[in-house]
Amino acid sequence: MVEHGDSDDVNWNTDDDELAIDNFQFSPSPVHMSATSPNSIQNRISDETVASFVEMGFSTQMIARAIEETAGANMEPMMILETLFNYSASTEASSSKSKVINHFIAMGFPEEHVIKAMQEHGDEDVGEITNALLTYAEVDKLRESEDMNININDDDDDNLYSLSSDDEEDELNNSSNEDRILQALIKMGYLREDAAIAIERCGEDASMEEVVDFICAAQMARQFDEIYAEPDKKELMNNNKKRRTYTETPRKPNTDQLISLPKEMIGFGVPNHPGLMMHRPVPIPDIARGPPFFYYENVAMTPKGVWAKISSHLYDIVPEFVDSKHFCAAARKRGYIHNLPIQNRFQIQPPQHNTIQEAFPLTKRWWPSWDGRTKLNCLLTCIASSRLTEKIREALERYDGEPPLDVQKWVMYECKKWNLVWVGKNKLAPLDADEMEKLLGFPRDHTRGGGISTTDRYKSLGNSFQVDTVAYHLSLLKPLFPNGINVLSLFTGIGGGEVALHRLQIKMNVVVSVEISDANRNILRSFWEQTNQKGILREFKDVQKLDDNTIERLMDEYGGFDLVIGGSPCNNLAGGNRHHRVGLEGEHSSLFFDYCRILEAVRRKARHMRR
DNA sequence: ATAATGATGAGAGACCCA
DNA sequence: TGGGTCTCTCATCATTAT
Repeated sequence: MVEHGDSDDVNWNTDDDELAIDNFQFSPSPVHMSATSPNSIQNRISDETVASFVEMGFSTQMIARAIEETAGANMEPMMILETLFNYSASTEASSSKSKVINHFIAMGFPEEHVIKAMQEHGDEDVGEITNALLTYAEVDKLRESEDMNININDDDDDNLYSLSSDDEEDELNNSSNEDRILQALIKMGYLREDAAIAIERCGEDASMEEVVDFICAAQMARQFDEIYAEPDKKELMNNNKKRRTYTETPRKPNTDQLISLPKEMIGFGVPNHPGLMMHRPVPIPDIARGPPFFYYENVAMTPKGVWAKISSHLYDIVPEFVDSKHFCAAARKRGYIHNLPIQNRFQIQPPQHNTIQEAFPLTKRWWPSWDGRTKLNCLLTCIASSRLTEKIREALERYDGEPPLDVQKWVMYECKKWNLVWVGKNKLAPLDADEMEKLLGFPRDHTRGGGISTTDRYKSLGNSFQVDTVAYHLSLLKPLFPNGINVLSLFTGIGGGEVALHRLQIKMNVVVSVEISDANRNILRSFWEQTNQKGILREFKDVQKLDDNTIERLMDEYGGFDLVIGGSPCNNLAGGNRHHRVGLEGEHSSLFFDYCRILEAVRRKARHMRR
């Protein structure tokens, strides 16, 4: 377990300027700000940064060109990266080498493997590179399985991963090029039928690159149809100019521009699943490009027109809808709007178990055959009472074998409604808070202790990010900010964004956090201390009181923000709300407009600072 | 005073079938 | 295409228990 930091090192400094009265600063160690001070921007284009660009698959020539082109305006790594992504977005500008690298990385091969394979086999012979990558993967797999036998780091995990069968290995060794490509594609997560069709269409002599290109094109076309009911770019571009006066009453949603949810909520792609996109189907509008990065989150299933309105207030960026069931054993359908690149994302390790039974092995023994669930529903803020589970047990104990269908149906209804799991014979229980922490990707006991009641703990967890999902989206920041980042965290909650960055091993030089709940702020401070963060944690209570002057002063003090992250309250949008599901203008959910206001203030100040 | 519990549906999308 | 059915949802409030 994480050791607690030495409390003697903790300094509590009340802010002495005229900032909000509820603002204070937490600095567990002497401040290390030199890396991000405004005067050291030039230093950011370090060899390390260039190396990270190389690792991402950009050629040195491309990087040199991007630095040269960007140098006139400013020298921030993000701007250079933006230029680099623009190169790779345009097939003309993209060198064949980086294109090949990106292809393989997108297929799920580790970057270091791809680079190693290309060093050994050049960048022309895709077949040879593929063979090399498959060999590396096999070696890794073997090592992993050996490690698993001696390294049991999950105390409640009593089953090991199965090894690949001899048959499978033989197949890989002896098969034709066509079969090899098919196997490789299936391994990468593509559907067999998609892969087979692509190979057939491209011809048996087609290269790996051509086949993957074909599948990606087909998937993008499919996704495009699913996501966009009516993409009217012209109208969207016009809206860009007359938007963003957040003090005025919000516009009525344009019912002609309803955003429909995709059937499979995989956003721009999730690990181990077909449909990974190399580029956004609709590019980020120019107005939203450039630093700082921002990341906004809210529930996917809102009243009609809400996401269209949210998007229209966030530079008309198309939302990315993702269900966290692709990252853990519980569903969590959420929409995300961000201006982050989507290439070269990676998962935090180790990935979570993907089913209830794997995540909670002890339940397997008691799971009846007539309960077919493998995933939990969305983790909410309330849990079932003991009286309900007792009632169910009494009902089930009347029968020796399987209960009658109507009883099964009623039990399943309650199981799905309350996310119950089997913990004994005829015995169901709601998830405890520790289990919810695990599913959501938080360290054990993240929300435990410190005087928080169980009820409030459930409430905080139910309102939180799913860390693995968010981390996947933020992962590409890691090579961009080798010296750490400055974060403005709005509606911080229990710190899902911070935990994601920490698990990505992205150093947080400064976190300015805004969170209304005392209990949640305590949780974040506790996390900050327990993980021995070296950066500054500065806390505010109320987004409404965080005015433009305060934001500007903070940015002057810390040299700006690299990331603005937050999910605004969903109370008035969530389906579970019987009383006040009134939409974005509701009492709580309307704080979304403060997110927009603050984001725009940060961007305005950032532009000013660049000048 | 605080914490736990029990009662309180509708809205939206997916799916099926005529 | 349209209607019926099934499914799921970062919740709130009054009451009761501690």
